[in-house]
Amino acid sequence: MSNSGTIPTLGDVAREAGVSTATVSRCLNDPDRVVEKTRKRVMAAVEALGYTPNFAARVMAAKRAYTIGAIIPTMENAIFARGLQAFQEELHRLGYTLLVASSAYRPNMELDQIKALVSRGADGLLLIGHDRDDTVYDYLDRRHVPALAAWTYLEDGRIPSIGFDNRQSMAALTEEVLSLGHRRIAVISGITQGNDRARLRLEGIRDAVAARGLDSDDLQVVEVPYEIELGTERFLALMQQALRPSIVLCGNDVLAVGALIGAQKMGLSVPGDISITGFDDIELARIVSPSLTTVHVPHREMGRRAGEALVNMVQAQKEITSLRLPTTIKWRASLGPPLELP
Amino acid sequence: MSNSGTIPTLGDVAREAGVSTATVSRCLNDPDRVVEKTRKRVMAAVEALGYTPNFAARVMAAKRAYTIGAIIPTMENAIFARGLQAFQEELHRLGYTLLVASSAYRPNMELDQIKALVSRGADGLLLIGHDRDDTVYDYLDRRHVPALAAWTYLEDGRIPSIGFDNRQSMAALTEEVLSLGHRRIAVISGITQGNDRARLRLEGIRDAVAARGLDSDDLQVVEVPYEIELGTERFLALMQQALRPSIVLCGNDVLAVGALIGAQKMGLSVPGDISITGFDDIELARIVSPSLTTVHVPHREMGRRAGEALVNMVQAQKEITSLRLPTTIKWRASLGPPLELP
DNA sequence: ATGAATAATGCAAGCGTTTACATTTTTAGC
DNA sequence: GCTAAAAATGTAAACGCTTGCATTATTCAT
Repeated sequence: MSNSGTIPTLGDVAREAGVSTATVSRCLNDPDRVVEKTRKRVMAAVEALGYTPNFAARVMAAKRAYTIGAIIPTMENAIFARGLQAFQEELHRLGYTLLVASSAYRPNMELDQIKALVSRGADGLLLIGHDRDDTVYDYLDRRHVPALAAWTYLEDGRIPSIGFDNRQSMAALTEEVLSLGHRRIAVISGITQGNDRARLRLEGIRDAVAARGLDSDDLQVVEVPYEIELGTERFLALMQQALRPSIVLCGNDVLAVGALIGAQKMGLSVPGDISITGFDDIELARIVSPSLTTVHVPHREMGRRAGEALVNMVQAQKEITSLRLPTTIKWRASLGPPLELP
Repeated sequence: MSNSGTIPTLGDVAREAGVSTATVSRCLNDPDRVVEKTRKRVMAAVEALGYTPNFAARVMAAKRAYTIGAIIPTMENAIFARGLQAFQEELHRLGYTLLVASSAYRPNMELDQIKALVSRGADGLLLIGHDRDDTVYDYLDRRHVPALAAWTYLEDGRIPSIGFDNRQSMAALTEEVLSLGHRRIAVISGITQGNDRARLRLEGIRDAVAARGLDSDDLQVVEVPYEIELGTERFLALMQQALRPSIVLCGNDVLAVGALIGAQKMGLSVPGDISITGFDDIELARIVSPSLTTVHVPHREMGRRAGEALVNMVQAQKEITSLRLPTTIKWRASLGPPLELP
């Protein structure tokens, strides 16, 4: 109602309330340090002028942004959605704001985004996985920006991790598949280059196959970016062959749903004619029909723990120890015994 | 390799290169204004020190953040994903960064997030829909923050919009449904309170029904938040009645997929026993089976245009005119004629 | 009532940039 | 080689806030 046209600053509030800027600042950031009477007057002034603090100025003065950055490989599908949601809820609870950027699975882009977030004052960073160039870690070290890896677990990476054991989880699933009698196994994996999750999952499959005394070279493996369409495409190609697999293990649920659609297109019954499995247990896995047998990942807990841990690292300025969360196998309709036992 | 332990500033770079801070600043922001020889020297110093600009300081000095904020009602499902992706790509192309926040469909939360983004220096804001308290618009006016509404179209809202006509689009779909002979129609709508998209879609249904000379009060309407589970739940409740509807029109694809799952649970054939339609044409609509008949929204184009327009508003400091993009009806498997014609 | 201890507030120096404006250097016409 | 104009660079004042330290007000034991 008063001097419109210009946006109010701390100084304006101070003048209006008849106090110094220091007092206003304290009212806003540490109310207990100012006596009630003054505080009320200041708050009234804040209200009257419609004041909102200038974040940039605050960050510069305080050298603390109360902001955490996260760089995820993609926002296009739901792989990271639930975990990130929990992460952000935890941060919010702790008084931090989350800034999210996406790297489109491109290493250079990831570094750019890291720099963008750091220069925006991010006090800490959540990264996905461990596979990245040393220069990235060097940069983080130099800037003293604490970082945490999630969706993966590595005992002694350059940064601590809160996640799960991709290799062992996928091995466990493969174990079950082998127990059902499957021997002709095809794998639609994600791109393993620069993606430790994809790489470890594939290794897990090989582990389990080898553990049965089978030749893991007999596995038919294709790699493809995580997109439903590509899952379908590769599935169709795999089924074109003379000797079809009895099961297709997919690197994640997105590819598995793609495969499912492929089966549907070909008029194949799942799991009657062919079994299909995924990884991640995203919402989609429950919704498609037949529903998808997959590895359940405790996304929400991982996100929450990661938020907690990262804020700890930021505030205490000390490393935390990595945490491995358990995964479980989610039995659903898409996995059955092979049609003809060998 | 040099004085590690402290993070380099513009001044450090200037000293290293033997120039003033002004020159370094110009090198970074407007390279043409400094002669090549100097520029090379400066860039080398930047490289050598591993300098990255302090964003907060830059914002404060330049009063320009090259940042656009977007507040979307939810990140939980894919409704806004594709449009937002395109929006961000366009912003990136124009040299702007996108900051995303979610309001969880709560008006107060939206205002908080708006304030948070504005105080973070957002030069402009993308909001979803038009339904919000006047105080929000007053705040935006006072701070001179240009804002744009998307996913909706209104000729003379308080802020311009780039979107589509929810009402007319849903009316068109309903039109088709009526032409097929459906007369017992149930609607699972989103919560209309504070959500103009949901409200207008429902009105569109009533329009079409009324246009046929039918009594729109005969429609069976339930409102529910956009969640798959709730879609299923409401669908089951609707089908419990003695006189079942022959079609369920859903407020969006998320609810429609929920309904589809409900039908599956009940062992009903879609569209044989019951037809189901959605709205938005998210990826899921193509993937479920039967695939979903829905209203296709040009998400990517809307996002792109919105990015373009908002940057225009920010740079030119003038309003742009609203834009209405056409929607189309996407015929898929979930819609058929009613079982018994009346 | 007095003084010491404590609480509340004020003062003013940064924080790291950008950008008018001033100054110096280069260019070009003669 | 000289001068005027143009180009390149430098100087220093903001920008809006936080916070260590100094000052003033209040509390409390004596």
